[in-house]
Amino acid sequence: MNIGKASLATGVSAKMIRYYESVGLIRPSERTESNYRDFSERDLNDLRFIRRARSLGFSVEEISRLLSLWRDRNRPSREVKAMAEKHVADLDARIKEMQAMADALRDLSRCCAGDDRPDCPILSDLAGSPAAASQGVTP
Amino acid sequence: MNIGKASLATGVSAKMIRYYESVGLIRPSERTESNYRDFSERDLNDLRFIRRARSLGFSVEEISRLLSLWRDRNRPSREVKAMAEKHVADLDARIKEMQAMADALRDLSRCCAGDDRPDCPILSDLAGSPAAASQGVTP
DNA sequence: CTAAACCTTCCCGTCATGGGAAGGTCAATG
DNA sequence: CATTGACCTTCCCATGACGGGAAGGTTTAG
Repeated sequence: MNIGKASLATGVSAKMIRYYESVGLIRPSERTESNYRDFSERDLNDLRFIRRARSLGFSVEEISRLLSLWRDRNRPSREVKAMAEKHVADLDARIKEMQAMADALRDLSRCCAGDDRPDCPILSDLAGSPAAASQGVTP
Repeated sequence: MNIGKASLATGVSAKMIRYYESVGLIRPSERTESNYRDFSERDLNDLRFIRRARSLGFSVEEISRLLSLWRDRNRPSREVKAMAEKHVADLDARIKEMQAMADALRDLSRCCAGDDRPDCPILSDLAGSPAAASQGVTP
């Protein structure tokens, strides 16, 4: 199966497949006489695995580890679980950061008239105006 | 004020200041006779503005627009508010994606024994096992 | 005067991905 | 059988927002 079919069959773009090969995430596939890549069913399964793992936000490096655990029949599930939990923690941290940004901006937005006038608490905040806009107790 | 002091005064690294200049986010500062950058108070205010905007997740391109709005005394606050709302929407979308990832992984993790045994619903899921692990109604 | 601590520019690496050029191969159609 | 279009190959470049570090000039403290 050439790279185009493999791409269709797995949802991983041809570009990505070549990239994954180049960084050692997948083993180089077989080649035909004319030097076309030739993917086996097993290769396709690896690609599907990678695609799913990417969709869960794992980095290529993490997936590399996950792939070897997958291939190791004697892996302790402990290791996999630890990776998953670490990744969840990373995600949660990033989510929290972004939540803080969004919340701060929502606050500022709420206080901005959003009309033709130039007065704008959002810009005031960015400019470091001490009189920022958080409807809270301003003593 | 040279770039080191400016960096200390604004919390923007010297590298970043040069970068912002190179991409046209800030105007090139004055230079001393010996070609050192020489920042004015106004430059520092711009840098602080940028720092705050970056901390709210705005891209350099968006900040470029925000800076011109800030400098324009006749800006309609409508434009600023629109940018803020768009950015909040972007953040929310990304947060939602990451939440979905984290939730899915938490589900899988919960079902993984995490011990010495090799059986692992996380790997099964990545491998596309139809018998995935979502404690739900499996008919 | 010298050495440390600055500054300058320039180039490379990150991470996962897309774009595109130049050139070889395969399949279907005239 | 030849052509054409749709593939494939490798190689290089770009993204965004930085950081690292080299080579060389400047300032400042001792």
